[in-house]
Amino acid sequence: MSNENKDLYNYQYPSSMSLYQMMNLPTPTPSSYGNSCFDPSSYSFTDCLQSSPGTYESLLQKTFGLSPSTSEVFNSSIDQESNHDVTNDVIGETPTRVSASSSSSEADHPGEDSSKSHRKRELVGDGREENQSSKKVGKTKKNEEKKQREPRVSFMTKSEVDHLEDGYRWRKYGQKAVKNSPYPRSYYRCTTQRCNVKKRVERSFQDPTVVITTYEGKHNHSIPTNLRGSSAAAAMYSADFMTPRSFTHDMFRSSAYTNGGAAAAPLDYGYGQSVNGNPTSHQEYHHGGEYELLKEIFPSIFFKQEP
DNA sequence: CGGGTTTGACCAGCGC
DNA sequence: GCGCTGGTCAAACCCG
Repeated sequence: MSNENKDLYNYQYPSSMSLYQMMNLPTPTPSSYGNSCFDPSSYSFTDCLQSSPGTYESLLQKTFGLSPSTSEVFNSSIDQESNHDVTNDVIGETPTRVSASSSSSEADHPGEDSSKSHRKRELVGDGREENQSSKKVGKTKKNEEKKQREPRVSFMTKSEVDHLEDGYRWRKYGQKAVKNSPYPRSYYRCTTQRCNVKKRVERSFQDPTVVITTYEGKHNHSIPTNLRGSSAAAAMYSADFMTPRSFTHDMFRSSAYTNGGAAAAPLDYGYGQSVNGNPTSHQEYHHGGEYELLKEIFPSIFFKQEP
């Protein structure tokens, strides 16, 4: 398990560096968010789910004309550089940490599931695995890849459903109990051939109504048009509140690093629910790289699908 | 029957 | 070296 994940799930945060420093953002004061929503000392948001005036929710409403409802996306972040720990975003006492390392190997070999395919290659010649222990070969190869992680985007969504429909087809390949959490984590892979995007879905034990979704990798294809969720996906992307205007570069620039409104919105809209955000920094954060990354991970956001 | 899910086992990495 | 934990595999099972 990586340090990154430990940071995420053990709720331990670096003391030498503030969240805002890591994010290259101005350090806010608690009062800037109202209702003591954010505690800079512990990087925790306490009452953000019941968002209050002056919170990110109101910002969303003001900026994007979004209104809150039952399901609320309230955080997302991107792991900018996963070779070392990046950010720990804590919301509602539920941290979200995201890693987004650009994977050179993935860039060089798009559509190849680095972890899985390499593991497969270690199987015996006839294509079948010799035995379970034989699968552990190739440690060197794994080490080589280790530093080159897929870009990751994670966000938290307030939803009753664990697996949110995002327009893509996913196949569940595993489920694990998570330490310190009564809720299991599910592992999904994009079922599209040669697409190696994975995502993890887990429920926050601090707030069971919150689903933490982490995407890893970039889709090398468009949203399937012949899946059951496609209509919903198409609808959600073409919904009134999801007009291109409301999902612009500016939106990502202003939110990609500091909250999850943008990245998480599509999932939320998929359930006909609106967006709510946590108050983080309202400062615009420009980072072309993340925008491009988000664009690749969520192409449908940027290329609105017509029904 | 094909595709998805469940589930137990294995593996890798990390900290002590 | 050992134990812990996250991540993955794959057989068995389920379902339309």
